[in-house]
Parts: sequence; C-alpha cells; structure tokens
Amino acid sequence: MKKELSKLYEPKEVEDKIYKFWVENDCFKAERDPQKTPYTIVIPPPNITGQLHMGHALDETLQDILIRWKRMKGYAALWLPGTDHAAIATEAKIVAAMAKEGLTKESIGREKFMERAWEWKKQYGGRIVEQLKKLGSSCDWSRERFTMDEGCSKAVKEVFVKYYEKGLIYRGERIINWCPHCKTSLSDAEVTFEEQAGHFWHLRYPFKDGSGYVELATTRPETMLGDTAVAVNPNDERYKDIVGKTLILPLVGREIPVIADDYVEMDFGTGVVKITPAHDPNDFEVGLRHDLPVLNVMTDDAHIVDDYPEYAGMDRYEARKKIVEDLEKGGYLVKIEEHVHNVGTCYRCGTTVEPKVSTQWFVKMKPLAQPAIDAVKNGETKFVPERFEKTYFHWLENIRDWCISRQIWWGHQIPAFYCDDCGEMVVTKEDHAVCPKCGKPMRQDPDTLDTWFSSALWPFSTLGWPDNTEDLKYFYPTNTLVTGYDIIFFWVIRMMFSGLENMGKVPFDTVLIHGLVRDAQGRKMSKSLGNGIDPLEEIDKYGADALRFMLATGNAPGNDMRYTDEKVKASRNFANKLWNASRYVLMNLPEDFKFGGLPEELNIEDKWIVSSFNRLAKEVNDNLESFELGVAVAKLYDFIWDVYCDWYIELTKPRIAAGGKTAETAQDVLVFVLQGMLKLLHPFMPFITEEIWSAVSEDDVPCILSKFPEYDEKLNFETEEKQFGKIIEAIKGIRNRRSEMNVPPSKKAAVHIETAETEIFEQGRMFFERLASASEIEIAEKVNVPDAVTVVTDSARIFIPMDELVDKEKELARLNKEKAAVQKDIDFSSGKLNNQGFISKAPAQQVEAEKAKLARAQEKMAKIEQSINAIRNS
RNA sequence: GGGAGCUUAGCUCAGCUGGGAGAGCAUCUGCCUUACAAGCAGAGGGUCAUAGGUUCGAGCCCUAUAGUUCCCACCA
Repeated sequence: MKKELSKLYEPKEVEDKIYKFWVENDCFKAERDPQKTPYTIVIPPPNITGQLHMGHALDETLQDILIRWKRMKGYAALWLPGTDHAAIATEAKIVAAMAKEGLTKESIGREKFMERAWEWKKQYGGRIVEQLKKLGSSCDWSRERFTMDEGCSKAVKEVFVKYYEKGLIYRGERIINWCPHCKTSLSDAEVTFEEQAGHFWHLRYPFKDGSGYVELATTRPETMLGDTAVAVNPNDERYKDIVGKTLILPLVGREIPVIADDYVEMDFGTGVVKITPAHDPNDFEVGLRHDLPVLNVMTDDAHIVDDYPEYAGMDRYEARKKIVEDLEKGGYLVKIEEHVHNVGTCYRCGTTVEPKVSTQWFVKMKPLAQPAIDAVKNGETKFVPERFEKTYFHWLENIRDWCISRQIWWGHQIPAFYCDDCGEMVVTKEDHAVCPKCGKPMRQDPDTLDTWFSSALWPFSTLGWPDNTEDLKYFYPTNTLVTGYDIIFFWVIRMMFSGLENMGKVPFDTVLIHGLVRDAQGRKMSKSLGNGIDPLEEIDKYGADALRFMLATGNAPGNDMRYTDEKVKASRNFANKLWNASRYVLMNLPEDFKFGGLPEELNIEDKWIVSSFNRLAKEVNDNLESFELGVAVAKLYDFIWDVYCDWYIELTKPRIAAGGKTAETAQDVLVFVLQGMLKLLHPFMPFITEEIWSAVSEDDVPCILSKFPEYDEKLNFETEEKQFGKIIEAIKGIRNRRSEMNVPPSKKAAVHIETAETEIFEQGRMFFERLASASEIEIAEKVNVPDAVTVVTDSARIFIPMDELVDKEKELARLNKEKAAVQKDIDFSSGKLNNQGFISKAPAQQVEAEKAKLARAQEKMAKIEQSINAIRNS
C-alpha cells in the first residue's frame, strides 16, 4: 500500500516527531552484541553553561554522520553524550548571577555556593542537550554523562591518587599564570597571547658606591618594586666590570646585586635586565640559579601589597603610572619608547595574566608525553588531516609540567588532606581523612582541579572506569574523535596520555579535525562582535537537515568554512527537490503497489540508473571510509538532482503514461533507487529521509536502522550504462541545437537519427519525443534529410528538418567550428599516442583509454565531414 | 624567531593515490513541459598566485618568491 506525502516539506512539522520516534524506539541505543563490531564516538562534552553555536553544530553533524553510517552498516555504534562542568566559565557565571543579588562566594560560603552551582547545573545543563537533539544527534542518551557525576568523580580521584603515588603529581611552589579577575591559576594552554602596543621604559639604577648608574629597559615598570637583582650577559664586555657590584633600587632603596646570566641577550635593549623573580617566569628561573629572594608585590587581584605604602592598594596599571611619575621625579627615567609585545591573557575572561609565585599542584609531563608521542608516531592513532600531527608533536615535545590546581570551588576538589596540627599531608580517595600521625581529622585542600583534568579521562571514565565494566571492555578504545583544531592541545593530547597511562591503550584510532565556522566575511564568530549565527534559528528557518547538509558540503577536513545564508538555502532547496521527487514517485504508483524490489527484466535506462546508483554507493562508502564527507555529500547531491531527478524521472514519464509492463518496471526501479538514495543520504539528512522512507517502504525497519547500500556486483551494468550514455548525448545535442536557435519546446520537429547502432537508439525512441521535442523519429543506418539542422555526436548524425530555420552558411560555419574542436581533440590524442615516452611509461590502461578516445573523435570527425559535404553539395 | 594553512570562474569553495579543470550562488537566453519557479532546458566565464624543477604528462610532487590567515615561542 502506498502512502501520501503532504504537498510541501515542512521541516518543523516533521523533525520533532521523527526524533521522538527514534528515541521511543531505542534507535540510538547501542547494544553490546558479540556478533557485531563496536564503533564508538565520545562526544566532546559541551559546557553546561553553553548555548549551541555553529562550532557545535559542525562538530555534532560530523559525528552524527559517522555514527549513523556505521550503525546502518551493522556496527554496534555508540555515540556517547555528555556535558562538561567547565569549571572557571561556570563559576564565573554563577558568581555574576549572585552579584546581581548582592551576594559573593565568600559571603555565602563554600557549601551554599556548591548548592547553588548544582542548582544552576540542573537548570541550564539540560539546555544544550535539548539543543543537540534539535540537530538530530543520534546519541545514546541512556548513557549520558557529566564530568562531575559520581562515576567521573571517582575516576578523577583514582587517577589523582595513582599519579601522586607514582610521583607523577607533585605539589610545589612555582611561578604560574594567574588570572587576577578569575582569581585562580591557569595552565599554559589556558593563556592566550595577544600582541599589544606598549612602551619600553628606560630606567637607570644607581650604584651603591656612587659610581654612576646602569641603564636598563622594562615593559613593566611597576614590577620594579620586586626587583632583587639586575642581570647582564657574562660575555658582555661593556658590563664586565659591574658584575658583582651593588645597586640601590630606586623608590624602594633596597640593595640589589648585579649578576651575570646567559639568559640576557646582549643585543636587545641596553643589554641589562632587571630581575623580578616573583613576577616574570624567566626572572624566576634566573632567581633560582642565583638564589635570589622572591618578593611578591601584588595581591590576588593584582593590586600592590601593603609592603609598599606609597603604592599599596593601587591596581597594577595605576601603580605603573604613579611609579613612572615618581621615577621621573627622581631622575631615574631615561626615556620612553613605543614597543609592541606579546601579552598573556586569560582564555576565559581576557584579563592580562599576572605571572605569580604560588604553591600549586602539578602533573609531571615528560614521562606521560613520551608514550603519547610514540603512539601517533607508530600509527596507533592517526590524525585526519595528517598535518595536525605536527601541532600535536610540537605541543608534547615542548610541554612543561601541567598546573592542575585552581582556586575556585566549582570542580573536583583536590583529594589531598592536611593536618593543621602536625602539618602532615595525605592524598587519598577517601572523602575524609584522619591524620596518620596525630589521629586528628584533616582539612581537605580547598583547591579544585583544572576542568581539563576530568575531560582528559572522558573516553574511559564515561564507559565506567575505574570499574572494569562490560561497556568498557566492549567499547574501549573508541574509534573516532571529532574536534576542532583549536582543541588539540587542551584536550586531545591529554586524552592521549591519560588513555595510555590508565588503560594502556590509545583512547581512539582516529582524530578527525575540522576547522572553524566563520561568518560570511570570514571573521571568527564571536560574542563581542555579535556576528554569531544561532544554529537554532537557522534550523527553525530552513530545517536541521538543510543546516547539516550545508555544514557537510564543500568542507574539507581541517579547513575553516564560511557560513552564508545562500549555502543553507541551496541545501534547503535540495531537501525540497528530494521531497518533490518522492512525491512524484508516490503519485505515480498504483494504489495496490507492492514494494518488492528490483524486477528481473530491466530496460536499458533502468540498467543505466541502477548501475550508476551502484557506483555511487561504492564511492560514498569509500569517501566516508577516508573521512571525505564533503566529497561524499557532493556526489549524493549530483546523483539525486542531476541523474535521478533530471534524467531518470523524466525518462519514466512516457513509460508510465504508456502503461503496461514498461510502466511497472519503471515504478519498481523508481522506488528501488529512491530507497537506496534515502539510505545513502540518511546520515547527512536524517529527518527528511526518515519521513520519506516511511512513505516509500513497507518495511518495519526505519531508515535509521536500514542497511546502508554497498557495491553490489549484481547491479553492475557497465555496458548498458555506456550505451544509454549515447542516447543521453544525442538528446543533449538536440536540446542544445534547438536552444541555440531559440526554438521553444512547444515547437516540435521531426528527428532523423543516422547511426550504426540502431538497436541501441531504438531503445531510446520514446525519450526523443519527450525530452527532445521530437514529433516523429526515424532511426536508420542511413537517412537522407535535405535542408536540416545537423547534430553530430560520437555515435550518430541527427537531422532536424526545419527549413525555415536553416541557414546553410550558418550551418556550415557551425559545423566547421565543431570540426576544428574535434580536430583539436584528435591532435591532442594522437600527439600523446605518438609520444614514445607516453606509450612506454604510462600505464597500459591509460594508453588504451587514449586510443579509444582517439577512435571516437575520428568517428565524429568523419560524421562532421560527411555533413559538411552534404550541405556543400546540396 | 619557529611552524602550518590558504591563493582555482564575478563571489564562496570542492578537486580523493599526477592522466585534457568542477559545484553552489551570481550573470545571460528560452520555458508556468500536471514532482518541484525553492523549478526546467541551454549559454558565457578560469595562463589553477609567480618563477624554476621533477615527469611521457603537474591544479596536485619538489625548490624559491609574493600576498594572506592562523598557531606556537621566556628577548626583558
């Protein structure tokens, strides 16, 4: 029984309904089937505070395409969803919301704050998940996870304790990146460097013995309060004599030594550097080498500490101004130069980062990095495109220890406990610890872990680790990780070493990298620019399928793309085209149509379309296999629009009108190929394909669970494909000539086809009438039609008698032009074939192809010449 | 200072392992042909950034150059 489709495709009326259908029928649910091969993708967990943006839309679309494809191919396909607690970002939002109520973190205390935070999570955490569903994401929601849920938290503790016991985690006083706005430390990856216009202040520091001054330059004069030395290069002849002398620090009066250290570049500035170990990472290193005191001059929010009453309480920039003024007054300022330099900023809030010495927890990276490097070097995990392996190696090879402690509350609290009595520290998985020395209850470290510490464990913590669950055994290692190139160093490297260290296996075999979705002008979409495009609005306007299709089209792995309205519209139009083609098929099926499959006997044009479809199926699989999603989607577009709609459907019209067996065969083939196209297209456009599927298939199996088409030798009709190509070529030739002469389709004309292959053209007889405006058709080995327009193809000469339109001179000129074109072909091919190098070195197949090409051109040439002579002689 | 990408039709971009350059949009011409005007049939438009090289053959491989974008880096 056939069903009917409504007249217009309305994505809004279909999408939610279909999504619900999938969920209710457990279509996304992955079963551990020992008969099947697992295929796993873990979602890059979006932040719970976040809203779906185009970056997500692209990321999720690519993952959904892969997972649906694999699912249809019969894999036990698991797409594991979840969200990330996004420590700093979330805490910032909660703090901001509290500020509106006049509350601060400190005023309500940690416990109350956490209650609010969880409340916040409950309220907003579901939002992004709902938005993912709008896109059609076929995640297994029964396995949804959160980086701070019980299981993930257990995994975090397990890893922390294990690393600590192995000596891979340590606590120590180091110089770290500090965000004075978020009031927490940051890892190196969380600092973004920005070029900023600044100044170079040349200062002079006096010698204690009154023997003059030494001139130095700095970009941050306010840090001079914390100077504990001045350094020169040991090989610098200019300053050889002053090394070891003592200087008086201006404004402060502190005595500081002149030291020699290789770190100082002789050619830069004056060759003299002030050393502030507490506020510059390099200076800190110098300080360590020379055993210099570390004097912190700033508070947590970057104001000057009370030790310097003149400047105490001033913000660092305010202090800078005042200090420069005072230096000038004291005669210590030599000059000010313009200077552009790189300034580190917080990747969350953009505030200039303050290097700061403090006690933090670190992960020792060297021993973890090496196996991660090796795993990619020996191919256990590969990047697509490969070039991103360079980024990966570069990061791991230059990695420094990872600062993992954060001075915020929203996150995994560090499982370290201190005894306030005896100073003992223990690291334990227990929630409460008792001092092993004095038996008193211990105080847990107030800091929390870097949000990326928990996401690093995502590929296995979500599968149940540290318990050895069935899921973990079956689905780990996962297969494809899909993410943007900007996340490689935050996340990919950390999952790699975490997987290797804790599971002994890489977390995934392939990392598919995509680029950024930019705006129409190529700018990055950003909140501050206000140029972001909301995927949900686009879905509302054009449908999720159109958005997905657009994102998958014309996009090569790793490359950025621009988002334009025109592109989505084109995708929307494509969806509509498919919809209408399906309507055509349905309205041309008899009431009692049986969805049976391919009939035994096929016409030449049926074999042509079936065979082309078969090749398409092979290519789409091949392209997906090598992650060429954009190529696959383009082929589907071409086939569905140009081959199926523009040709095959048109070919069936006269057959259906004729009725009888040819009509029945056409109906079966129309349905067969349509079903195949729906299946091939389903991963890209899941909603519309499922909706149409329900109307053109009597199967109980929904499209999402149907079998993905693959190459089938039984559907291969290469000969007929080529033969029918000749008919198409002839029809195109006729249309072309008519169009050139501005003959409207309504004006029919006789068509006389002269060909050696009459039996092939006979099979296309009815199509010339319909598609080439033929009033009558003659097909013969020899035809004689005076005063006719001539069309020459490789395999036929076609005459269209239209006396009133025939201008012999023009016709001759046109034929001569065509002759010249064919002659060029002949020259090209014969040139190649006369080239000894080509004959001897090119693959035989290539040579054969060239010979065939030449033969065809020569045949065509003969036909053209024949026609030219005929006109001349008439 | 290192590293990477990009440069192909007016615009936005594809082009998979080297075998006579493609799409969408835009432009032009003709069509309301009972699936679709969100459409149909046709047309025009490209020294594939430049210069060398490898090869029988280069948009694709190699080298340099220019423009452009991005990433990384402790020259204060």
